[in-house]
Amino acid sequence: MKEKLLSIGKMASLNHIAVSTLRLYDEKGLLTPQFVDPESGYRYYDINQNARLDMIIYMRELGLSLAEIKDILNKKDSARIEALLGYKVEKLSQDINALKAQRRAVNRAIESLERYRKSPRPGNFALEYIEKRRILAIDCTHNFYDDDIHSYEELLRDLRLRLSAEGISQIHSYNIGTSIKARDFIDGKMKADQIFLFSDLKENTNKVKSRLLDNGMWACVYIDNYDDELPYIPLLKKYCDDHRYHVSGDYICEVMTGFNIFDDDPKKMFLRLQVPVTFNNR
Amino acid sequence: MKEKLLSIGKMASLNHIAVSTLRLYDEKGLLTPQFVDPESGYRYYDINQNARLDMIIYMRELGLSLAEIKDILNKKDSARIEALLGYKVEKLSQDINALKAQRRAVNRAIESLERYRKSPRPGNFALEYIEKRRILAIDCTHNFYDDDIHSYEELLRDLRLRLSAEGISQIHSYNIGTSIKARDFIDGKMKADQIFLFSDLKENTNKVKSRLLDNGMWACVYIDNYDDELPYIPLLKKYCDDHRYHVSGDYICEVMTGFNIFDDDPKKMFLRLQVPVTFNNR
DNA sequence: CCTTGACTCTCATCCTGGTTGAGAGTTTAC
DNA sequence: GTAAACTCTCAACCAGGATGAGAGTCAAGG
Repeated sequence: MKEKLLSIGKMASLNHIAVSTLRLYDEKGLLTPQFVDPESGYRYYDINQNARLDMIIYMRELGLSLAEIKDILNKKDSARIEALLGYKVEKLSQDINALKAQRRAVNRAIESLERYRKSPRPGNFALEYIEKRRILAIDCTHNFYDDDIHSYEELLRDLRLRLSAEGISQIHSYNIGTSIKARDFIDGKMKADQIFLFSDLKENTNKVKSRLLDNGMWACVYIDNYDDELPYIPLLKKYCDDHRYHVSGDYICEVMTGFNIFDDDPKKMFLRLQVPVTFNNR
Repeated sequence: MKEKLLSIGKMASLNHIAVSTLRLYDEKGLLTPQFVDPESGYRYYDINQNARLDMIIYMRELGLSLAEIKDILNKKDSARIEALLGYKVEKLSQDINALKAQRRAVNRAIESLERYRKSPRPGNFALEYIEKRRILAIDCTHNFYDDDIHSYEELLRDLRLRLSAEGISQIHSYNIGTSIKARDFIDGKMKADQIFLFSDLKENTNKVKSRLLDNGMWACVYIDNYDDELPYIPLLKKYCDDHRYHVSGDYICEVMTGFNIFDDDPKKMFLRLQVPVTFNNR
């Protein structure tokens, strides 16, 4: 029986793939041409080899690697194939979840940029209603207000290290904050209490604690330099005093720019200093 | 002011990345060390460069390529960044959908293998209840029963070509079937009518038509070779006649093995020949 | 039989975002 | 002073091809 032989170009166009792909499959041992002219080196495929090529294309659509395809094609063990496919589904689900997390992170970055664009200019005081927020905090091991910004950054690294040890990835896409106890704030004592990130995750270990910040009115001021925090804390207190706002909870310094592309100067960041307040006239 | 300089190893461990990665970022112009010793070539980083590196790592987590990161870092145009991120979200959504489609396809492949495993051995006749099925069909341009399998494969390629022109990808993961009109089946006339794939998609163009196969009882027989179809069609009709089943619709030849790894012989496929039947005794 | 255009060959290079290794040179700590 | 740890450059490798150069081959028409 005379077999019909196809040139590599015919074979490729018949199956809507590139000629180079067929050569690659030959090289990898996935699909060896039925006949190779020993003089010219031309590859000729049997028309029946379409079935195998079809299977290869199909398995590629399923997301199998060429190595896996070769493996399946060599040892045709139905049980092993089912196991491999089951594993593949698992992996696909993981990949999907990872991509979804990434999409959430990008959306948060967009929100952060929008937020920055629409925020009051630095130096403005305001009274704002803020919804409930959940934070993941660790206690400050040292008072970074006494040192320079690198001391703060060290604490930040510590926080991130602990959180990534807890399996929380994409730590960068959460906003960061630090706190001073209400008592210290009122007394004018600059004593760092906690460093944290805003996150709805409810992790709770001996080091990392999840905590809820109550909703309500907060006295706020926006600044754009790390070094401005220290002088602005008394000003925020004065703002409260002047307006007879009663400080009702811990002071918070919130880093608004998760996405800080504005300068290589690490001190340039967009901050919202804030403290929860209540009113006496009720 | 004397700056604190960090060796490449310190810089890497501080940010939990590999030394080689830092060298790569240097080479790509993403993060150039503050100082390079002209004699030894050793790289030394300023501690303030952590901020920039942090941004790079953050943007990498967002799924931006190194080229995109460099672009953002160079021209710090807030509007362009927002646009780029918006585009990124779009692309992520597409990728997620593609992966989900792939997962569906792999699950279909697993089902197909299971189905094969649990099906009756070839040659068995059976009466089965089958649910409603939707198909995407094209009319056969020639009667492949008159020729060999390559004629059938040509029709198949034609179907796939048309469907992929309609934007239906992953065509391989749908099961395939062919039909003969009820009249011809009863008359013993082997005349191919349509070739189609089982799919819930409701495409409808002048060439590709979506159609619903009714639920009900079907007289079925399983075979495992393409060449067996022709002799088994009359046997299926005889099975109906013997049991006084009344043929009530078009005959269908269903390819059960979407995942056919069993042989390179294109004729080896697992088929379920079937025809819908009703009963006179009611 | 010859020409021309279409095909095909091999080999090399490039893409991403790094990782790994070889072989040589440098810094740091004891 | 010496050994260990660190760093340098350069090259190759991963997957799954895409692209191109330069040379050789095939088929159809005149």
